[in-house]
Amino acid sequence: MKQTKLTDIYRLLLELYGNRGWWPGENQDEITIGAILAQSVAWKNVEKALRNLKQRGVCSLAKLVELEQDELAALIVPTLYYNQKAERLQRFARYFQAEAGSDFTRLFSGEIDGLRSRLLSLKGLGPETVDSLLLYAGDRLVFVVDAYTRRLLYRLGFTAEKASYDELQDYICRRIPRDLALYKDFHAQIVCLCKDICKAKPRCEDCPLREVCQAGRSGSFD
DNA sequence: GTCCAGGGCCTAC
DNA sequence: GTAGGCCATGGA
Repeated sequence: MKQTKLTDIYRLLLELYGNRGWWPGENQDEITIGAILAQSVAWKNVEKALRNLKQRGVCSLAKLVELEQDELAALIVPTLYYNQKAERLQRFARYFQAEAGSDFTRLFSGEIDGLRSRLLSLKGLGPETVDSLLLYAGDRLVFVVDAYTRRLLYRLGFTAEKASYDELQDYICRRIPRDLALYKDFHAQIVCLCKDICKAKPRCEDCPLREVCQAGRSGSFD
Protein backbone atom coordinates (compact mmCIF):
# COMPACT_ATOMS: atom_id res chain seq x y z
CA MET A 1 0.00 0.00 0.00
CA LYS A 2 1.23 3.47 -0.87
CA GLN A 3 2.24 5.40 2.21
CA THR A 4 0.86 8.87 2.80
CA LYS A 5 3.51 11.41 3.66
CA LEU A 6 3.35 14.78 5.31
CA THR A 7 4.38 16.37 2.03
CA ASP A 8 1.36 14.70 0.36
CA ILE A 9 -0.90 16.30 2.96
CA TYR A 10 0.63 19.69 2.28
CA ARG A 11 0.37 19.29 -1.48
CA LEU A 12 -3.30 18.42 -1.15
CA LEU A 13 -4.04 21.45 0.99
CA LEU A 14 -2.05 23.70 -1.32
CA GLU A 15 -3.97 22.46 -4.35
CA LEU A 16 -7.28 23.08 -2.60
CA TYR A 17 -6.63 26.43 -0.99
CA GLY A 18 -3.56 27.91 -2.66
CA ASN A 19 -0.85 29.68 -0.71
CA ARG A 20 -2.40 31.15 2.43
CA GLY A 21 -0.08 34.16 2.51
CA TRP A 22 0.29 34.11 6.27
CA TRP A 23 0.84 35.23 9.22
CA PRO A 24 -1.93 37.78 9.64
CA GLY A 25 -0.02 40.94 10.51
CA GLU A 26 1.08 43.97 8.54
CA ASN A 27 4.60 44.30 9.92
CA GLN A 28 7.05 42.78 12.37
CA ASP A 29 5.66 44.76 15.31
CA GLU A 30 2.17 43.52 14.61
CA ILE A 31 3.27 39.93 14.09
CA THR A 32 5.20 40.00 17.36
CA ILE A 33 2.41 41.54 19.39
CA GLY A 34 -0.10 39.22 17.76
CA ALA A 35 1.96 36.14 18.60
CA ILE A 36 1.94 36.97 22.29
CA LEU A 37 -1.71 37.97 22.33
CA ALA A 38 -2.66 34.76 20.51
CA GLN A 39 -1.60 32.58 23.41
CA SER A 40 -4.53 30.31 24.16
CA VAL A 41 -7.12 32.40 22.41
CA ALA A 42 -8.93 32.46 19.08
CA TRP A 43 -7.42 34.81 16.50
CA LYS A 44 -10.71 36.69 16.22
CA ASN A 45 -10.10 38.08 19.71
CA VAL A 46 -6.54 39.01 18.83
CA GLU A 47 -7.81 41.07 15.92
CA LYS A 48 -10.01 43.09 18.26
CA ALA A 49 -7.11 43.82 20.56
CA LEU A 50 -4.85 44.78 17.63
CA ARG A 51 -7.59 47.10 16.42
CA ASN A 52 -7.75 48.73 19.85
CA LEU A 53 -3.98 49.20 19.86
CA LYS A 54 -4.03 50.74 16.39
CA GLN A 55 -6.86 53.11 17.26
CA ARG A 56 -4.90 54.22 20.29
CA GLY A 57 -1.80 54.59 18.07
CA VAL A 58 0.32 52.19 20.11
CA CYS A 59 0.58 49.11 17.91
CA SER A 60 4.36 48.85 18.13
CA LEU A 61 6.77 47.53 20.72
CA ALA A 62 8.32 50.96 21.16
CA LYS A 63 4.96 52.53 21.96
CA LEU A 64 3.83 49.71 24.23
CA VAL A 65 6.67 50.31 26.67
CA GLU A 66 5.48 53.84 27.26
CA LEU A 67 1.98 52.81 28.30
CA GLU A 68 0.91 52.13 31.86
CA GLN A 69 0.43 48.39 32.25
CA ASP A 70 -3.19 48.89 33.29
CA GLU A 71 -3.91 50.93 30.21
CA LEU A 72 -2.36 48.31 27.97
CA ALA A 73 -4.33 45.59 29.74
CA ALA A 74 -7.56 47.48 29.11
CA LEU A 75 -6.79 47.63 25.38
CA ILE A 76 -6.22 43.89 25.11
CA VAL A 77 -9.12 42.64 27.25
CA PRO A 78 -10.61 40.61 24.36
CA THR A 79 -7.58 38.31 24.31
CA LEU A 80 -8.20 36.70 27.72
CA TYR A 81 -5.67 36.81 30.57
CA TYR A 82 -5.10 40.44 29.68
CA ASN A 83 -3.19 41.38 32.82
CA GLN A 84 -0.70 38.59 32.25
CA LYS A 85 -0.36 39.42 28.58
CA ALA A 86 0.13 43.13 29.21
CA GLU A 87 3.04 42.26 31.48
CA ARG A 88 4.48 39.80 28.95
CA LEU A 89 4.23 42.30 26.10
CA GLN A 90 5.97 45.04 28.03
CA ARG A 91 8.62 42.69 29.32
CA PHE A 92 9.39 41.61 25.75
CA ALA A 93 9.27 45.17 24.44
CA ARG A 94 11.84 46.22 27.05
CA TYR A 95 14.06 43.30 26.10
CA PHE A 96 13.73 44.28 22.43
CA GLN A 97 14.84 47.80 23.27
CA ALA A 98 17.69 46.87 25.58
CA GLU A 99 19.15 43.84 23.79
CA ALA A 100 18.44 44.60 20.14
CA GLY A 101 18.25 48.39 20.08
CA SER A 102 14.66 48.09 18.79
CA ASP A 103 16.02 46.52 15.61
CA PHE A 104 14.28 43.36 14.40
CA THR A 105 17.20 42.38 12.19
CA ARG A 106 19.46 42.40 15.24
CA LEU A 107 16.84 40.67 17.37
CA PHE A 108 16.56 37.73 15.00
CA SER A 109 20.16 37.42 13.89
CA GLY A 110 22.64 34.81 15.00
CA GLU A 111 22.90 31.07 15.25
CA ILE A 112 19.40 29.64 15.54
CA ASP A 113 19.73 27.33 18.54
CA GLY A 114 21.31 29.98 20.73
CA LEU A 115 18.84 32.59 19.57
CA ARG A 116 15.90 30.32 20.29
CA SER A 117 17.22 29.49 23.77
CA ARG A 118 17.67 33.18 24.58
CA LEU A 119 14.11 33.98 23.59
CA LEU A 120 12.79 30.95 25.45
CA SER A 121 14.46 32.15 28.62
CA LEU A 122 12.24 35.25 28.59
CA LYS A 123 9.32 34.95 30.94
CA GLY A 124 6.04 34.60 29.09
CA LEU A 125 7.51 33.19 25.88
CA GLY A 126 7.14 29.45 25.44
CA PRO A 127 8.15 27.33 22.46
CA GLU A 128 5.13 28.07 20.30
CA THR A 129 5.34 31.82 20.75
CA VAL A 130 9.09 31.90 20.21
CA ASP A 131 8.89 29.77 17.09
CA SER A 132 6.07 31.91 15.69
CA LEU A 133 8.23 35.00 16.18
CA LEU A 134 11.27 33.36 14.63
CA LEU A 135 9.44 32.03 11.59
CA TYR A 136 7.01 34.80 10.77
CA ALA A 137 8.64 37.94 12.14
CA GLY A 138 12.26 36.83 11.79
CA ASP A 139 12.19 34.68 8.65
CA ARG A 140 14.13 32.00 10.50
CA LEU A 141 13.70 28.35 9.62
CA VAL A 142 11.80 26.82 12.54
CA PHE A 143 8.51 24.95 12.31
CA VAL A 144 5.72 26.17 14.56
CA VAL A 145 3.84 23.51 16.46
CA ASP A 146 0.55 24.58 17.95
CA ALA A 147 -2.62 22.97 19.29
CA TYR A 148 -3.92 22.62 15.73
CA THR A 149 -0.76 20.92 14.49
CA ARG A 150 -0.83 18.54 17.43
CA ARG A 151 -4.50 17.74 16.91
CA LEU A 152 -4.24 17.22 13.18
CA LEU A 153 -1.13 15.03 13.29
CA TYR A 154 -2.72 12.94 16.02
CA ARG A 155 -6.04 12.56 14.24
CA LEU A 156 -4.30 11.72 10.99
CA GLY A 157 -2.48 8.97 12.81
CA PHE A 158 1.04 10.38 12.44
CA THR A 159 1.90 11.03 16.06
CA ALA A 160 0.92 10.13 19.62
CA GLU A 161 -1.65 12.25 21.42
CA LYS A 162 0.76 13.19 24.17
CA ALA A 163 3.85 13.77 22.06
CA SER A 164 5.91 16.68 23.37
CA TYR A 165 6.43 19.94 21.51
CA ASP A 166 9.97 19.03 20.58
CA GLU A 167 8.98 15.56 19.45
CA LEU A 168 6.30 16.94 17.15
CA GLN A 169 8.61 19.59 15.76
CA ASP A 170 11.33 17.06 15.17
CA TYR A 171 8.89 14.64 13.55
CA ILE A 172 7.76 17.25 11.04
CA CYS A 173 11.18 18.71 10.28
CA ARG A 174 12.59 15.30 9.45
CA ARG A 175 9.89 14.76 6.86
CA ILE A 176 9.53 18.01 4.95
CA PRO A 177 12.10 19.99 2.93
CA ARG A 178 13.96 22.77 4.74
CA ASP A 179 12.24 25.66 3.04
CA LEU A 180 11.11 28.90 4.65
CA ALA A 181 8.06 29.46 2.46
CA LEU A 182 6.97 25.87 3.00
CA TYR A 183 7.36 26.11 6.78
CA LYS A 184 5.23 29.25 6.82
CA ASP A 185 2.52 28.03 4.53
CA PHE A 186 2.24 24.50 5.89
CA HIS A 187 1.58 25.84 9.37
CA ALA A 188 -0.89 28.34 7.92
CA GLN A 189 -2.70 25.56 6.04
CA ILE A 190 -3.00 23.51 9.21
CA VAL A 191 -4.38 26.44 11.21
CA CYS A 192 -6.88 27.42 8.54
CA LEU A 193 -8.09 23.84 8.15
CA CYS A 194 -8.42 23.18 11.87
CA LYS A 195 -10.01 26.52 12.69
CA ASP A 196 -12.99 25.66 10.54
CA ILE A 197 -13.13 21.89 10.44
CA CYS A 198 -10.78 19.92 12.67
CA LYS A 199 -12.01 21.48 15.92
CA ALA A 200 -12.57 19.87 19.31
CA LYS A 201 -15.81 18.63 17.81
CA PRO A 202 -14.60 18.00 14.26
CA ARG A 203 -16.74 18.29 11.16
CA CYS A 204 -15.10 15.32 9.46
CA GLU A 205 -17.75 15.18 6.73
CA ASP A 206 -16.48 18.54 5.45
CA CYS A 207 -12.79 17.71 5.76
CA PRO A 208 -10.72 17.41 2.57
CA LEU A 209 -8.42 15.04 4.46
CA ARG A 210 -11.11 12.62 5.61
CA GLU A 211 -9.94 9.75 3.43
CA VAL A 212 -6.33 10.27 4.41
CA CYS A 213 -7.43 10.47 8.01
CA GLN A 214 -9.08 7.05 7.79
CA ALA A 215 -5.98 5.66 6.14
CA GLY A 216 -3.95 7.05 9.03
CA ARG A 217 -6.03 5.19 11.55
CA SER A 218 -5.20 1.98 9.74
CA GLY A 219 -1.51 2.77 10.01
CA SER A 220 -0.47 3.50 6.43
CA PHE A 221 1.58 6.59 7.19
CA ASP A 222 5.19 7.44 6.99
C1' DG B 1 -25.93 27.67 30.76
C1' DT B 2 -21.97 25.15 28.80
C1' DC B 3 -18.10 24.49 26.01
C1' DC B 4 -14.04 25.88 23.93
C1' DA B 5 -10.43 28.80 21.76
C1' DG B 6 -3.46 29.19 17.64
C1' DG B 7 0.00 29.00 25.96
C1' DG B 8 2.77 29.45 29.62
C1' DC B 9 3.78 29.68 34.59
C1' DC B 10 3.71 27.82 39.01
C1' DT B 11 2.97 24.50 42.57
C1' DA B 12 2.40 20.02 44.48
C1' DC B 13 3.29 15.33 44.38
C1' DG C 1 8.72 14.93 35.24
C1' DT C 2 4.25 15.67 35.08
C1' DA C 3 -0.47 16.56 36.27
C1' DG C 4 -3.41 20.15 37.41
C1' DG C 5 -4.72 24.89 38.69
C1' DC C 6 -4.48 29.54 37.32
C1' DC C 7 -5.17 33.44 34.19
C1' DA C 8 -10.53 35.12 33.35
C1' DT C 9 -13.27 37.02 27.62
C1' DG C 10 -16.53 36.11 24.27
C1' DG C 11 -18.77 33.61 20.58
C1' DA C 12 -21.21 29.39 19.18
